[in-house]
Amino acid sequence: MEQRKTTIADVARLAGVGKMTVSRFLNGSAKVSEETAEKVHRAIKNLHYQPNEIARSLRGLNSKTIGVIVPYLLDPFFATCAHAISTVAKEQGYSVILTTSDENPEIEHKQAILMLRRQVNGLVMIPVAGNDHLYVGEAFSHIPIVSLDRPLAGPHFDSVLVANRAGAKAVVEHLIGHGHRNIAFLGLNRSLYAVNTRYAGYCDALAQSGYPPGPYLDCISQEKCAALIRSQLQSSQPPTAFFASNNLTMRYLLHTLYAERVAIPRRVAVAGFDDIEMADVAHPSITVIRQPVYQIGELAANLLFKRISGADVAETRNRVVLPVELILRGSCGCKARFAKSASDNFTSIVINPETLPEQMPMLD
Amino acid sequence: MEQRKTTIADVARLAGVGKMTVSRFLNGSAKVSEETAEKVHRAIKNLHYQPNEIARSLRGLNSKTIGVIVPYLLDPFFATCAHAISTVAKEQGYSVILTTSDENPEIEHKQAILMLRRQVNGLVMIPVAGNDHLYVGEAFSHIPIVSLDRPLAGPHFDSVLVANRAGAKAVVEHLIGHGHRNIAFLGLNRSLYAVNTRYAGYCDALAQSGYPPGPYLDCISQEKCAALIRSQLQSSQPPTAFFASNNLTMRYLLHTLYAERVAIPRRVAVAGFDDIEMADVAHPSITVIRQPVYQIGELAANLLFKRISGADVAETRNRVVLPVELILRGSCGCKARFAKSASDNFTSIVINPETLPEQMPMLD
DNA sequence: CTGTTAGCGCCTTCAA
DNA sequence: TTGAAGGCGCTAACAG
Repeated sequence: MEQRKTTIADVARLAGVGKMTVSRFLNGSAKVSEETAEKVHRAIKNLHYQPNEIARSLRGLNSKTIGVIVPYLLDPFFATCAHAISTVAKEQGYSVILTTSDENPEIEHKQAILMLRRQVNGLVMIPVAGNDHLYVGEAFSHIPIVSLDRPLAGPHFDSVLVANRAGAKAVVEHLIGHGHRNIAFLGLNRSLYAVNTRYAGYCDALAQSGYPPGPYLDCISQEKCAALIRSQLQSSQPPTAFFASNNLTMRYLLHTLYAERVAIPRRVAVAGFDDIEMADVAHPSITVIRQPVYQIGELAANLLFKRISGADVAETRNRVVLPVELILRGSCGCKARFAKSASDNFTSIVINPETLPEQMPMLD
Repeated sequence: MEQRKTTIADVARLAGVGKMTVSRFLNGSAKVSEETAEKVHRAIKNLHYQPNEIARSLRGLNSKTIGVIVPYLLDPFFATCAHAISTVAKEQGYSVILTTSDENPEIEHKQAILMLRRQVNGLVMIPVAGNDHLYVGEAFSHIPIVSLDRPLAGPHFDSVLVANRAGAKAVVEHLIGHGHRNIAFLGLNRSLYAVNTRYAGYCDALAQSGYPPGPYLDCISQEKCAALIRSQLQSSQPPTAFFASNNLTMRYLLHTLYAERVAIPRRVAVAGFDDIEMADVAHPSITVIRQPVYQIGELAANLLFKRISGADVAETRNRVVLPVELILRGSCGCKARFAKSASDNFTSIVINPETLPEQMPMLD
């Protein structure tokens, strides 16, 4: 099973030509006469020859590979981004080396270095919190790097983000419109960019109506989160609404409220950031800010390939901020709609980074 | 930005030693004196030298890379497998080249070939349906290949599967125990291994009680599936239960039943194969067969590395079949339980490939 | 249109 | 303990 692999030299010998002729035949880099082409073709077939991309990469300048680092693949948000990046890469004829950082800065850095050593032509990453200084060194200055979901400090990188603050503000504003003033915030990790930015938007909305921020619940684990929610519900002034700042905290929240048999939205209203599968099948359906997940990954990958192709090397780095959508369903207090097709059982409002709709609508 | 990369020769020159000394220092492949080591170390630091793994791979025998091909990353089942494989690879010091086949045999084959050309040391894949003959050629006979979720024909490959047939049989048996005899089956694609095998289990269960199979609904799209379900509900002898053979068809089913305001389990009972996020938050919570998703990926990766290390080259190929669990919740007609912690609001029964529990339990 | 030479960056082999 | 030569498989550059 471990016979030596067949090389271009074997093909050349069998075909009775030089290695260069075979190379040219393979790459179409120069004309090859009909009959030699035929001979080479047959030799390749007979020997089941496959060119060695490793050797090609070493010789040339281009490994035709990009690196992708995401925290987890288990999270549907990250998985969808990875899928989008992978799809774009495939279209460009690039391979993807993918790894997970597990939200661990050391793993992330080690894996990023390994990718450099493997000569990737670029890197797309969802950077771990608090690693800002890690990517400014010599090592990372030779290839383009695009971050998504979270910014990477420094003008050296491109970033693709969404309207976190404006989106959070909009949905909290909406909850306020339903009459809530004591709204609890479910966060994950204080150092997470998205959560913090959404918290800022949450505070914006409350401040705008003259209310102080409600309790901030640090959901470091499902159990911890459940305990916090329960203690809130039993406090003297329980929140009348919960805002889950991402899909994980939303899941924790729903699990807990369901286990505690808390009626939604009668006893507490619920809204979240990042749409989840089944949000419209849950009972009641869940009001959320939806992010254009696939497009985020797609855009990041396209940006990277633009840099790789050297199209606009001189340009200053981009920071793209995509709009999000407010999806009004039942959990906020709006009357949920029952639809014929699954795609129209909600009302959607686009939230741009800067502009906000004049007035949050209420369904009934 | 595009200065030539620093190489081992640069380091050697600056340190005033030979290239081999640097190489030995890097790999610890032979003794290097304290003081030269120090000089080399400083030179490496100063030049920000990073070894070129591509060159290493070309020279040596080992690219320290494995390839992974899954149909989609969007599907949480596949994403979880990919995560598990990636984790094992990281532990082994291997990189992962990952791509998606989009369930397209041509893409899959093309990508697999590309991976071979990149000299991967092994391949883990969830093979597209109907490609059985593609991987028996010369090209694929030099590296180990492990398939998961679906078998790869031929004794040449390892496969990791689950108790599809026994699991489906068990859950359908359970539905029959609730008094159902007209149970519709939601399939995806007739050529999908898992769906077909589960269909066989579904038929087993019905046959065992002397009932004929119910309608087979081909859910090729959400709309198509919804239409089929609706027409079933309006037929003269509507099914009293639905068995969704995977997580996607379950989603279609729930969307449709929810939109149609069909009461579960009062009007129709529901059960599925493959647990979905939120299955226990849905209203009612959903009875399913749960697969050990992470372990499937982990086991497949471990099997691959065992082959790569050449531990048991002589052994015949493995086909591992993992047990699944029947998770009894509310949608089948059992009374759902409300739990303090999210992890105990159901009853679970382990289903092994061969053995079945004597009697399906009913909760109330 | 085709072949020869040289070298990408590294490490195995052999000699010092 | 260290260094020099040679080659992994491929292709750019230069002949012919």
